[in-house]
Amino acid sequence: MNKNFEKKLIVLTGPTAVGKTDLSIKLAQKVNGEIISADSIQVYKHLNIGSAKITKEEMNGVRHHLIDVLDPKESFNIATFKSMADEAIADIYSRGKLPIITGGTGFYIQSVLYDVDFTENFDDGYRAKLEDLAKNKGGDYLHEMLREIDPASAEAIHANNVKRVIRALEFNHQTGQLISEHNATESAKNSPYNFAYFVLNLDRNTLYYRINKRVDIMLEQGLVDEVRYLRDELKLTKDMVSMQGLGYKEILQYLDGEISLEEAVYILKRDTRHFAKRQLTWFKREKDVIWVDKDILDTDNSQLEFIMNELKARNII
RNA sequence: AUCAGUAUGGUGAAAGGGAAGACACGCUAGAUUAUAAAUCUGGUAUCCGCUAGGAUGUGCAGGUUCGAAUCCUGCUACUGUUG
Repeated sequence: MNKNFEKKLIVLTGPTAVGKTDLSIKLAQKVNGEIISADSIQVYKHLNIGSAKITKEEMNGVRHHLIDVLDPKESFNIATFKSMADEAIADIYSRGKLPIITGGTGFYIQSVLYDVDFTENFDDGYRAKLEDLAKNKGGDYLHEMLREIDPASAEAIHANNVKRVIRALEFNHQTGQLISEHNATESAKNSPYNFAYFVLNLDRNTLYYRINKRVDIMLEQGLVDEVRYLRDELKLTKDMVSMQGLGYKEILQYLDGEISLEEAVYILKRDTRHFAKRQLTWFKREKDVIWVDKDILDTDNSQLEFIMNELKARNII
């Protein structure tokens, strides 16, 4: 095979608070890589503490992409991510370096890894109409609409999952295609990359402990002040995509007097634990994943050594 | 010591004498192709088989009743009261 022409790619991910950032820097230095962040919140400027964003110092000279590139008033989604990430990868290759995707958004990682196609979207008001219908007639009504045009999707998507029902209807309305067919085509794709997909993992109790502790640290670092600044100075509101992030929506509710700080912290910790679980579920389903068990490989060096061996075995380095 | 109240899963709790544990939290498993840090779904008293199903179970011991978490008696523990 033409190994020289292969596009090589490393993915280093894992659930939130597992310790990805630190290891990704060390790995990048070892393999002459640059980092692409697959993170839906760290893309935003000014969202620093709550997103556990890497600092300039921590980067230690390693070049990062897709961090601090969007204004928090802009919305972000997978299609935007995909095109920005593709661009970054081309840029990294052009400088003869190795791209490393880090960050906890499995969906984003998948889109790049398997070159999933996102047909250009346009707003023709149809979505707003559907949202209105959902509000007035309920989710079951929309689900029935979907059943009529795309029974397979209706079967796969629960009627209560209004967001996905709406997307399926919108997709059909805009493209004339069925989203169930689109999904089938896209999920059958092979990756254009020679990649190694590492997932860091930890014993569940330890992970949850680290999550709780990290929230406490964020509060000490001034999370409440950060959110207050975003609300009062930058005029961000809860309906913006950036403010849907963990740590932002809860503290915003506290600042708006809807809940106490104690409740906000409790909910934030709880929902972050749930989020970590969903991430793990995603990674378990992903094929070709290499698990890095931090309970066994319990030092940075042993993890790096393991990763380097896998990379060599795959002819990536 | 006294009088009163309370006692049900891991937690908060439901349950007119008629299928105990609704609902919620927690825990756990999963879905996911344009908000994905989003959105949504399933399981969860105990024990045995680990699927079908069976047995046990509302602090403990009795009683009344066709039938008791529920009514009665005694005991134990906890909370409050008086001393």
